[in-house]
Amino acid sequence: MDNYSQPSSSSSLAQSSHLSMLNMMMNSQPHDHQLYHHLDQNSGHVGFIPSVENNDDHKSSSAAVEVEGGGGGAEAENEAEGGKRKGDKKSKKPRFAFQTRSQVDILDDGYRWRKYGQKAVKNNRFPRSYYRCTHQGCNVKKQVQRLSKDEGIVVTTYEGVHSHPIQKSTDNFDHILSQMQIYTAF
DNA sequence: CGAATTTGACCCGCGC
DNA sequence: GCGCGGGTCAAATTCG
Repeated sequence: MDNYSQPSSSSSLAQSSHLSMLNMMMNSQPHDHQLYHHLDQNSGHVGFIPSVENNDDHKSSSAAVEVEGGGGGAEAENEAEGGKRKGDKKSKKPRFAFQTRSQVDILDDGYRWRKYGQKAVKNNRFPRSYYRCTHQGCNVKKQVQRLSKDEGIVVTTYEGVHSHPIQKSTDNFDHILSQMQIYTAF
């Protein structure tokens, strides 16, 4: 049981969480039109400007798309307990899908996630993992899925918005991020 | 010991 | 009305 039974962990390259994040951003070289805003401290809002990938050569592996779901057992945060909301939904959950080229499923963005489910997806040989932010009051969800065609492609879908700062040691990571912004800026 | 992870079962919405 | 699919919760287990 405690064995390393990860079916697709073919490569144990990027084990470092920060490295994974860096890898994700690194994939999108600045020479492209892709512009990334980093987390806003005020609201923790993730502002991403997905530019239509030009499909240059081989580097365009990171893509961000805003997907708006609808129906299909969509559950939302509700302050009312024991009561179902009746067609009155005011809080809209932003959904962001990230396509990242990585060998590992665990793409750490600096937040703490707790896995709460895993389901196999039809048409896909790889299961989908469901994560949730462990922060109290932060109902941000995240799901990770791998493409059956390309096991090297990981699709991470973020649902909701964080309302708290990162608890991870962003000592130099923040620094790197700042520098990276400069690079990305131009 | 506490927290995170795992796995199975249950639930909900939609399609037929 | 029943079946399928996807999503979530909950209990048990393991790791740190």
